[in-house]
Amino acid sequence: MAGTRLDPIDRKILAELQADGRMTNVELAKRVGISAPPCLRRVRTLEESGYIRGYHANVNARELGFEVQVFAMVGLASQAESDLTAFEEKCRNWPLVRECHMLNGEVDFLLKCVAPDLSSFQSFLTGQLLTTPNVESVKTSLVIRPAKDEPGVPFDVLESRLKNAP
Amino acid sequence: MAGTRLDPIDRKILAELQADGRMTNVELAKRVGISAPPCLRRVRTLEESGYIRGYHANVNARELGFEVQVFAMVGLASQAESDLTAFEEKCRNWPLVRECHMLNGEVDFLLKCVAPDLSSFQSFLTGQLLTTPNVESVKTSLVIRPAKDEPGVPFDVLESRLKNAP
DNA sequence: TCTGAAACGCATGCTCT
DNA sequence: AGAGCATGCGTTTCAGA
Repeated sequence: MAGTRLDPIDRKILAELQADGRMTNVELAKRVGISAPPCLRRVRTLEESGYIRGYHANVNARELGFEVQVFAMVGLASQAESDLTAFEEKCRNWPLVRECHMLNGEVDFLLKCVAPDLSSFQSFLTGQLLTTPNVESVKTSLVIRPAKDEPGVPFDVLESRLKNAP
Repeated sequence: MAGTRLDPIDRKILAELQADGRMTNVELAKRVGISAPPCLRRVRTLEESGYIRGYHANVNARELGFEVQVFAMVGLASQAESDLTAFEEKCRNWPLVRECHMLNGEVDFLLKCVAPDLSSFQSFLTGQLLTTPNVESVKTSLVIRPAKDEPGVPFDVLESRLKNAP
């Protein structure tokens, strides 16, 4: 299951598929230094054990007509567990909300939203988010420009840590 | 190029590959209702025109040893364009910073960071981020739990908009 | 658990519509 | 621009070390 220790080849597989999720299995096998059959078995195992959650094409949101990206910081009136999960459930059902993170500190949730334009985001904000029971405060910040957007984790950091403490 | 209008089949291809980036071309062709050769040609065109930026395996950061995820809100002393790009360049070189967004409002940048544990994040914070020239204020918030994390854009929103204004 | 061989299915170029 | 066909390559199973 997810907790099985990974060997260096497994980590290399993950790093390669994070960088190029559509790489063929023979190419992957070549890069990690084993033949194709065991490489495929490892990939399947990593998928089944949850180390790999899926594969996704990264599509150009702006070209597709989603011109704005907005972060919303949400404060709730009640932070009882049932109220927290109720809000999370709401977020899962709002398609414009792509990410919802519960945070510590002043704000309860940080939401990453996309929308075709500012007015459609505003109508989501006033018509959906602000009218949700228990939502006390919402501060929104428009993304002016994205400066870095790397998926996943830095495998080089992982490897250097494992080298220093094997 | 990126600006060419997409037809419904192209949008279906993008939606399918966003949901499963490792789908075979014949499966994709079946789902979008054309035969394999033209389907593959469309995919290549979408890749070359920038509608598809890449394919990535979604790896389980926590199981890999990245236990903490932190959002950092950064304020700069000077917002001159050269100072903004200088900070962005710094972010691109910090592996723990996975996303960097320039925002409007009180805060200048929002950073999404990952780290193996709190202490390694703290040493990044005090040793790197806070010692960067021009960084005036940093407020960090730990992610207590992720409630939603969907990649990409909601294609159903796109389709319903196109239906109402074709 | 790996490698190697072999069968099968997919990717992809060509031609025709 | 899409379909059908042909072929070379990738995927996947199986046997054996």
